[in-house]
Parts: sequence; structure tokens; C-alpha cells
Amino acid sequence: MKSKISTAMIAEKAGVGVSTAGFVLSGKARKMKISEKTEKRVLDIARELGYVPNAMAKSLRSERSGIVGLLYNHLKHNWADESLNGIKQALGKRGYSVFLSTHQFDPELQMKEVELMLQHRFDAIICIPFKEGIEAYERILKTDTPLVFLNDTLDELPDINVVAWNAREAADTAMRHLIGLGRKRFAFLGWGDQRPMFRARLEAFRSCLQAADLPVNEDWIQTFPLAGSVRGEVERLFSDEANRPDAIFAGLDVYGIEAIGVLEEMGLRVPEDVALVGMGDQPGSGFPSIGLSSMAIPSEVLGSKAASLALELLDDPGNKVASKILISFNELIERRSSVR
Amino acid sequence: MKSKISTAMIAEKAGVGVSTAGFVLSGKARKMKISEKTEKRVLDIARELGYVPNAMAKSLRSERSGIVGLLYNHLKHNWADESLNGIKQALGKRGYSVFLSTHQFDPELQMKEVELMLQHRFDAIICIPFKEGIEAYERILKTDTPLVFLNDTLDELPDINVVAWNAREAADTAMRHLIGLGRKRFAFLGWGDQRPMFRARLEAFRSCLQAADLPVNEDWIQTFPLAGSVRGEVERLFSDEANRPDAIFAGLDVYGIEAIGVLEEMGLRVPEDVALVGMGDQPGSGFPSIGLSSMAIPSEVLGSKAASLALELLDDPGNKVASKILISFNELIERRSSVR
DNA sequence: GTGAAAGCGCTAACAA
DNA sequence: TTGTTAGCGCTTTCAC
Repeated sequence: MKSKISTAMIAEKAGVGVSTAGFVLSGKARKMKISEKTEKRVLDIARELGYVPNAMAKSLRSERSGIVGLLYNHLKHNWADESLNGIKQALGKRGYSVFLSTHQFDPELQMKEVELMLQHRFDAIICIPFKEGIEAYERILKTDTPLVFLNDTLDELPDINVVAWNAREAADTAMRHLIGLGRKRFAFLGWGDQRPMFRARLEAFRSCLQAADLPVNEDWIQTFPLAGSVRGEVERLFSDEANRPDAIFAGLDVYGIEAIGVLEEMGLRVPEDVALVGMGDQPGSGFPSIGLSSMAIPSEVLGSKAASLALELLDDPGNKVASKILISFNELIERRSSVR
Repeated sequence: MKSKISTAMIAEKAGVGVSTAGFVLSGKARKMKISEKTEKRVLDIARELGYVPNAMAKSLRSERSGIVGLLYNHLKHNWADESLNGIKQALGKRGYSVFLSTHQFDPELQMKEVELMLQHRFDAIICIPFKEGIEAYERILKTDTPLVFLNDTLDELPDINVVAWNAREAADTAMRHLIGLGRKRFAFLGWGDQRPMFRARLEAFRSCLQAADLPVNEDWIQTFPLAGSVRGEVERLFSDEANRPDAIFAGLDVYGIEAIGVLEEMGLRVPEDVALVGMGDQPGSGFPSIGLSSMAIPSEVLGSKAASLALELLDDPGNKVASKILISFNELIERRSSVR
């Protein structure tokens, strides 16, 4: 039987008023000093009838949904999985639930998802910002729904609360590690994304080289689309035996992983001829045939901090919180691609 | 301003009745023969006031949420991403939205998520079944909420509608490919999961060997936990130079990927000494340093079919649909691990 | 074409 | 302690 059981029916069957039944069923029996006998009777009948509370009626009345929306660009790699765990844990403790959706970097799709979350009166929204999606974020702000950016900021929306990995510091660590290995000729393979935390990787690349008095070869700085292949560029970069890099800093592991394969196909040895370090410690980097050293991203912590920030926003009626939380996490996972 | 704008307010401001405003705002102006002038006035005021329809009120009244819930065990690998795309596409066409959550194989967590979805009166639920989660599925069934299993069945719940990849056929294809390479001594590395579609991999292993009059060495059949490492077993299996496998069938790519690395560390050549084929074409198998041949899983198609099945269930008031859809998809992605 | 009004299930203020 | 009642915002029937 489709659950059409309401508090009123239960109240009637139990021979009590709706409010009595309501209090019991929403766990406020104690607070309202309902007699244990009555409470038990109501609960028994509810169980017997297969009562399922109607969350929409509850939210409609209480003006809050108890749900935080989570908007990912995609669920690839393990990033979403890990950060979601952090988020759910932090929000669960406070009685909030999480619903998640993705938009595959499609601004229109994102707008649709946002509209849906707003219509369902989600109490807050956490999302991974991307430049083309700005309209949707502005839409959220207009409704005064608390918004938290996870993992990056947008230059165009500088006032939004954000929790992100301090990729700049991590990239510095990675670069200093490679420089410490005695490498002199550096190439950069990175994502062409222009968000601050991705630009930071290239900035670290440049500034660490300068600080170490090493040359920055602009022709060896290459960026790619997210799902792009680095094969062609790697082959080009290493075609001139007389003048080729001896180290690669990969802004995302995925580029480093592919590069290792291409280099070995070309007969170059890793790390003897070319040392590599990547960013993000993505699944794959640790496979025995790959062994790409990488800076680990603290996904779960990021998620949990973002959730906490969202909770702060929710607790603050004025929405006045303004936090830019950069998590410093500079753990280098050393693998064969950069052993001494 | 927090969106506290209701249809009633808009109606008042526009000088029309609530129902008129309601018809316009829910896109039924045409059907109700509202004059274009009135329609425009209402819409203008709605926009001006920043009206956001209240989905909970709507659902409460209309007794349907327009949401299909999706319950994954985790979001690792790219499986969730791809199947979600298929699901969203199929459901979007019919005006349904999707909300997703995960439970990390924790039955209690899954039960909580299910309870939440039921309370929110999700119109249907699609999930990846796991044995320990049975209680939750029974809970769903008791409320008469349409339920679709994606990617596998459960022996204990044979009547549930399901869409899954025909892993048996695919595994047959993989095994026949290895046998066609002339390999004689086969090892199996698989997930210890007991669901039918995972058992099918091992069944295919055995039956293909028997059909080809090749020996089945029970000691070379090894299963592992999902996140387990095959290193120890692979080292053991190949320690006896006089008697070791010349082919590995990996029930999941992840085991094959690690095995390739371990084998090469041990000085064995892939595929000359050992040929491998995996299942699922997970990200990583195609990395140049790995090159694991694999049977591709049609994730997006599976998602889309599961969504269609859910829609069928929704359309059928009696809930009488009973489909077990096994998608045959036997595409072998040939990589270096099994070239002739 | 448009307006009035009932009611979805739940909460909470108010009475008793 | 328990019962009564007024909405929350929306849909939809019925009357004008």
C-alpha cells in the first residue's frame, strides 16, 4: 500500500489529538510531556500502519528543508567520492542531509540543477565553481541561499565563502623537491583552466625556478584541456636529444601519468632521464607500473571544512560570514618518478 | 531578500485571483485560456519580485515529487559518472530530476538514505544492490515505491526489476580471446563479491577452460576485497618458474592493472610471458604504461536503460512490470597486455 | 477568462 | 497532558 498514512489518521486510530500524535511522531514526546502510554500507543500504530513522515509537508511548514545541495562538475577520479564523505559526515552530525548532482561543465545544466535546488528550498548549496557557471552562482546569491565554493575561487566573485586546497604551497613543495633532485631543465604540463588554484600551479613553477636561478623555457610550458592527451607535446618536447627537459611538473596527475608512459615508449628512463611530480595523487599514480610522485590533496578534509562553513552560514542569520579558507597540505607522496 | 514570494502575493500585486496567477506560473496559461495580457503582467511581476516556485508545496499538493533517487555504493572509478549521465538524460526528457547519494557499503547509512528518499516521496529509486543492504530494499518495496536495481541482482530478491551488464557473456569473450592467443595456464584474479554478475566472471573462467579442454587450477583462482592488493598473490603465483600461469583473467581491471606492475617488477614480460585481460575498462587501463586489455562496460547505456525501466514502473499504476534486462556488450578493448 | 475556496500533511500557538 | 485550529504555498474544482 502506497504510504498515504498521515499523522491525523494515526491520531484518530489512537484516539488522541493530531498534535499529540504529531509530537510523538516528531520525537518531541518527552519535551511535551506526553505520557509514555500514549507515546507507545501512537508509535505502535504508526509502525503497524507503515507510517512514513512526509518531509515536504514538514519542510513546507517549518520553512527549512534540512538539505544541503552539492553540485559537482563531474564524478571522475576519486575526488567527488572523498570530498562527499567529508561533507556528509560534517553535515550529518547536525542533522542535515546531502543531495548531489553534476553538470559536466555545462552552464545550462548547472543552472537547471540550481533552480531545482532553490525550488526545493535547499538550506545551502556547496559547489565546485567554474567560470562559465557564474550566472548560476549569482542566481543563488540573489535568493540569499548560503553558498560555499569548494576547491577554488572565481576572480569574478571574490566575496563568496570558499574552502580550497592551498595548491600554491603544495606546488611550491613539489617544485622544490624536483629542484632538490638537481634537475635544471623544467617542463610544465598543466590544465588550461584559469581558476586561481590552477593558475597557482604555474605561478609556483615560475617563481620556484626563478628563486633557484634556473631558466624558465616558455616553450616548455604547455597546457591542455581536462581530458586532453599530452602525447603529442611530450613527443615534441623530448624529440631534440640535445636540448630537452630533465624534469616535468604536472599540474594534474593525469598529465604526468600519460607522460611517464610516452617517455618510456620513447626509450627515456624515469626518473634517471626525466623526473616527474604531479598534483592531486589521483588513482593511477600509485599503480606499480606508473609510480608518479604526487602532492596529495586532502579531499575529505576539504569537504568537511566546506560543510562546516556552510553550517556557519546557516547559523548566522545575517549571512555575514566571509571566509576564505585555504587548507595547507603539503604532503608529497614519493614514488619512483622522483626518487633520487 | 529571502524568497518569501508566493503565488498569492503575485496574484494580489497583479490584481488577479490566485488561480489565475497559479495557472500562469505553472505554465498552464495556454491551456486555461488566460489572456496574453494577463499572462505577461503576472510573469513580469514574478520576475521582478524574484519569485521562486516552492517545490515542496507543489509536491505536497500534487502527491508526486518529480524526483528519482539514485543510490550508489561509492563514486570511485568513473562508473558513477558515466551511468549518472545516462540516467539523467533519460529522466530529464520526461521531466524528472535526479538526486544522488552514496553509502559506502554501509547498510545503516544506506537505510538512512533510503528513509530520507521515502520521506521526501521520491517517485522512484534506482540503486546498485549489495547483499548486506537487503533490509533497505525491502523497506522500499513495502512503501510501493518503484525500485530498480542497476548493474546486478540479488539472489535473495529475485523479483526486483533490474538492468545489468551481461558480464557472463563479456567474460566469455575475454576468456575466448586469451585462449585464442594460445595460452594454456590460466589464473583468475577477481573480486570476492558474491553477486550474480561477479560470480559470472568466475563461472565464465571455468566453463571456457573446460570447453577448451584446458586445466582449471584451483590454486590459481584468487579473490580479493574491492580495495585489496593482489601483489602478494601474484608474487606467490609466479614464484615457481617451472609451473606458473601464462594468462590472467582479471574480474575487475584494478586487479589486472596492479598485476601488470607486479609482474614487470618481477622481470616477467607482458604479454610474452603473461597475457592479461580485465573487465570494465576502468580509467587507468588505457594509460600507456599499463595497456591492460579489457571488456568495456556500457555504463551510460546501463544508466539510461535503468532510468527507462523506472519510468515504465512509474507509468504502470499496478507496478506490474517485471523486467530483467541484461545488456549484451562484448567489446574487447585490445591493448598491449594481450596482443598476439 | 477569472475568482473563491478546499485541502495536501505537518507544526505550533493557544485553549482547555 | 491533551485537543483545536490556523496556516505554510500550491493545485484544482466549481461557480460566476
